[in-house]
Amino acid sequence: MKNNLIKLSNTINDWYTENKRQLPWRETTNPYIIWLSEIILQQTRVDQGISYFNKFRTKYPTIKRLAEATEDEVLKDWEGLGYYSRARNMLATAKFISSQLNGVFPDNYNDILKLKGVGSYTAAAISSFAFNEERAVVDGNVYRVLSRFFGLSTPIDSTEGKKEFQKLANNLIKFQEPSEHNQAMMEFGAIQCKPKNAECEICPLNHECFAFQKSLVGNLPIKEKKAKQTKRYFTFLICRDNENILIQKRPESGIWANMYEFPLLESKSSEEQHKIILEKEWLSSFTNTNTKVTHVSETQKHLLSHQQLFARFIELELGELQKIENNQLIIKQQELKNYALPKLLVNYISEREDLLYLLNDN
DNA sequence: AACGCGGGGCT
DNA sequence: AGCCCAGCGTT
Repeated sequence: MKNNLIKLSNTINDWYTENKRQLPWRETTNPYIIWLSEIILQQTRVDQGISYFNKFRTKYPTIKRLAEATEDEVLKDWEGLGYYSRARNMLATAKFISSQLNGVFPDNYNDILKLKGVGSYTAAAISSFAFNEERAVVDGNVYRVLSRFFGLSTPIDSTEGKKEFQKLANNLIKFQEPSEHNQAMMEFGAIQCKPKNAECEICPLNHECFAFQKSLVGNLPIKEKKAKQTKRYFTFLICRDNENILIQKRPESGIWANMYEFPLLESKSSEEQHKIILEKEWLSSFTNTNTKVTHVSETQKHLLSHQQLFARFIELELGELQKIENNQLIIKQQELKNYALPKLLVNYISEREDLLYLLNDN
């Protein structure tokens, strides 16, 4: 068993020195910059996160500068990346370190683990990359490499599986430099031992790999839970007068927490949603004056990891804009681009020629 | 232990 | 259409 561990460790380490990508966060040991990259990369592909990383590093070069930002501002910078609680936790942690820790990022695994938004993976990543602490990262890549190489069929999303794989990873890290080893394991999983179409024919471990020898590469790792999807039916009202537009802030829990949106009617079914369009009784809520419906959209399907959204947009022009509910804001149309909007809304605006000006500068 | 939380790429 | 991605927080 120990020989297998050494073989795996040495081979992947050698593979890494030959095949690693140049990634911007690998050029620093600044724990703040590494933390920034790791939060962005949680459940996010490198290719998707890299432009956000560059934007944040440039705009917020120090943790103090990040701590001075507002939540609205950080959410706007995070717009389009998803899992927005990451941005809110990140800002809260920056404020905490800036005010309570004298701006000094914690320098060890246990203290890093206490930070909001940082779990066992991220604490291991930061403490190994920035401080070369011997803490093994176990992310989706590591689960895949270990389960295939050793033929481990314990579900990786079970408590037992998490303990088993973490323990194995802890044993495996002892043979190399911690930072290099962690980087190598993840890079190997991302480039070579991929979820689909793993390149086993050219894999330096294919002789020792249990999954390859038993033709089980496509079956490992094993997950037991499947996220069930719920359907939701949204009707957004885009209300404008000559210069203003109506928006509202979303609740602090649920999807798109604390972001902004157009006034929203939610229906329990597709039929009920369709009635909104037909009956237009909601129009009476605008009471007086010249309210014109200028456009009613087709249904836009928007997929989240656990919800299917069926959204329609009704575009209205009013003589003078007024709030329908108290929590709403009347803002200048040219200010809309400063508010963090869900991608669903950005997508719709950008596809409608009549609305596109709302996203542009001036 | 189970669930909620985005958006995008790949098959 | 389904799976996965440099996971974490809440209940």
